[in-house]
Amino acid sequence: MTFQYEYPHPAVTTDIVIFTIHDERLELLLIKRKSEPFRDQWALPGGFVEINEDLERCALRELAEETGLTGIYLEQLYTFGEPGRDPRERVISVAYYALVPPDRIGNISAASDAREVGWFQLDSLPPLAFDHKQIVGMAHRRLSAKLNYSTIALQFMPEKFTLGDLQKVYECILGEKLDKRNFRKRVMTLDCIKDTGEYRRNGSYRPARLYAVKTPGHVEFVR
Amino acid sequence: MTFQYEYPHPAVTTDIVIFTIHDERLELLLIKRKSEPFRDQWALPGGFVEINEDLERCALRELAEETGLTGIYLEQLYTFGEPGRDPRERVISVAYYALVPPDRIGNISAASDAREVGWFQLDSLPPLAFDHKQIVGMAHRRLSAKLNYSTIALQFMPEKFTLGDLQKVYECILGEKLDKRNFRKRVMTLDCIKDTGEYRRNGSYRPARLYAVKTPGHVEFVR
DNA sequence: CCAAAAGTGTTCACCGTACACCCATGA
DNA sequence: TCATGGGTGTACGGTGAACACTTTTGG
Repeated sequence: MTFQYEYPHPAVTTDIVIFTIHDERLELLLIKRKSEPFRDQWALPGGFVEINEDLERCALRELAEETGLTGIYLEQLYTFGEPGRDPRERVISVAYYALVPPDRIGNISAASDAREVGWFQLDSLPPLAFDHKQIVGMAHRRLSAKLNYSTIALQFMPEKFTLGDLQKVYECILGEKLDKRNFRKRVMTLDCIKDTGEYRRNGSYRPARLYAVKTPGHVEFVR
Repeated sequence: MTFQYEYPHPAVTTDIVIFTIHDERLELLLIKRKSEPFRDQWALPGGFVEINEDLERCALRELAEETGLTGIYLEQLYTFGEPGRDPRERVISVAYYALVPPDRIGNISAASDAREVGWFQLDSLPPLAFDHKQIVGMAHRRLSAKLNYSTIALQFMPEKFTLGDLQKVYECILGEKLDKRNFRKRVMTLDCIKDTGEYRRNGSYRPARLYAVKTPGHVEFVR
């Protein structure tokens, strides 16, 4: 079966930059391509938008197919449509980025049907297919900028976490150390997390208070 | 001639929110549709992306077709792709917004080949076709936000302008009065405009200094 | 001399930043 | 008792916000 149009239509895909935090590093999920072009190269998860599928729903579907996860923070990033970005045909890609709390990452490879997937540290990525390096760069800049005027970082946190955990998330995204006292003061004035009353015993050392996010979702423009 | 695909492809358009300032009001350009759907309703300028045409170039082309203008500030806004937003077929629209200095608006209707076009005040728009009201709303929010951390407002200014002119641009976009002294102080510290040494005699009253933008383009993150 | 817009400084409150020490725990 | 990360407060400087009067011109 074929589909006919009076004028040529581009193909439309969504690509997703799926971020997580692991070992105090910002990481993202890549997939090894099994076919041309860019065969055996790593690429962002993504795929064609179905003809009756909403763009965001398409991105959520891709996310679920690759990770098995639902209920993840997702935001549209930018639309890349330069002719020639895909050597096969004209492909316009609506890029999204997603933030996955580390504790929700189960067995990724089980969810992705026999495709080779892997998490990569942002600062040591392999060569990427298409213009995906550019997409990743923009996603990282957007994420970094949002740390400063929103509570988006809470999307990376598990149900219970310490202030030290949260600070490390900021630090590895921004790529710089932050002052502990100033950080805590600022987080507290945001009034977006609550003390659970519990403590985490980290094997050794003084136990740390455990906090939880007060309201699901995140708040923009907190400054 | 027809074009065949193995899978259905959506149509892709760009729509542009073309802003200008007129009579101390924020206005945008609309076009009256001559065909179904939404026949005789007002809509944003826009059109289909040609198969080998870059998205931004498509938006620039639409802008030139409707206004005859080139060299105008243009920025991608968001991509709208909800199925059903166009009743004919699946249409994904990459929305842009453009800022036109009032002195560059010549005879718009001459440029647009016999189509009915018009400038409308943002706060008294007619009913719009498709989801264009939503697009306009997002464009206005983006523009308002950018006033606070960039020098984007300079894109609206003619070659020479007074500080009062510039303040009125801020005021009509933000929808609130600003303090004259604080405004001037802030603009001066940005160091983005220069004194031309000339004055404008407004018919009566004290003449105002004329300024010009120092560097073309605009600066992000001035705070 | 009157009307109207242009132009100009100071004060205050708040916030971001710099900075150093004690605490609780397990080994 | 020691090693390690958890937890806390103050002082300073810069910036945004509030606020009123003089100047210049044309009528």
